[in-house]
Amino acid sequence: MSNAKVLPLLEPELVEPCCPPLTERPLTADEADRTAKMFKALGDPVRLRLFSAVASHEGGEACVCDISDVGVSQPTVSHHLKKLKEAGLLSSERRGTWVYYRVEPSVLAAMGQLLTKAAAA
Amino acid sequence: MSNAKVLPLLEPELVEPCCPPLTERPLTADEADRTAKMFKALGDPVRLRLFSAVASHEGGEACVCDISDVGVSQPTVSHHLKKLKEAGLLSSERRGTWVYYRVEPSVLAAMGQLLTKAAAA
DNA sequence: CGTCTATGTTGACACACGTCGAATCAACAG
DNA sequence: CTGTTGATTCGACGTGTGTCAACATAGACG
Repeated sequence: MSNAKVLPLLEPELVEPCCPPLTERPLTADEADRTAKMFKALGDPVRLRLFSAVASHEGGEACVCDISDVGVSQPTVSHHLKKLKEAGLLSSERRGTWVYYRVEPSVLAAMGQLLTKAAAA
Repeated sequence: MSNAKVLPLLEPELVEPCCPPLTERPLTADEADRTAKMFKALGDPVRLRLFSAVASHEGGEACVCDISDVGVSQPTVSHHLKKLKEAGLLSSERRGTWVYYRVEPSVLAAMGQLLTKAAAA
């Protein structure tokens, strides 16, 4: 692969207010496709534990070494963290030896509002 | 099957406040397992569209025939509705010729609070 | 440089999942 | 009772997903 600068198109999908309220009108295929990706990311027990571990850690960020005790091998932990990052729920940053993962509060808020608004209707 | 009254144990799992806030503490394996089931149910585009169609329908209930236009075959629609029902997000009732599905507001509210509380922390 | 620890990546495997066609069941019309 | 329409169940198929062992990469520390 070339080492040249990649196109800006390659950056992760923007964390837009992607979530039309569930009770307002039936979701379109495209809306459902985007929204389902996030729910799917949280639809695995191991990922949910990892995400909760990061979210409940001090400052909403945690080193991988602090949250790797979820009963699966280390490569599997890395795999799930990658999935969560691809879904836009986590972001990672390398600081020296360790890699830290942080939660993406805006995405969580959007998902929460999507459900609470739905429940309130 | 017998027509006698079934034991109360057979009723669907109670809609308890099953959701410890995501940022309070890391979820246990059991908590994550239960919570992930609900997110997983919403993690499929077709199911999300079906759920949204029911939730946005008048009175929060809809006949299957009204929401079957999601681009998949009718058996597949039935399959997904069953999944949503098993996850506790929908309930079904037969009225004459048609079967109506309704949303379970309390479950939605619990999931929403789980996320919004997480985002607020 | 070499080595050690911490993460991420690859390849492979078993299993779960979404999908459909065909068969089946449920209610209604004749 | 027979036929028709709505809805679920069954059986099968292809794909996706979670998991691991093995290997590769990135810093840190002598």
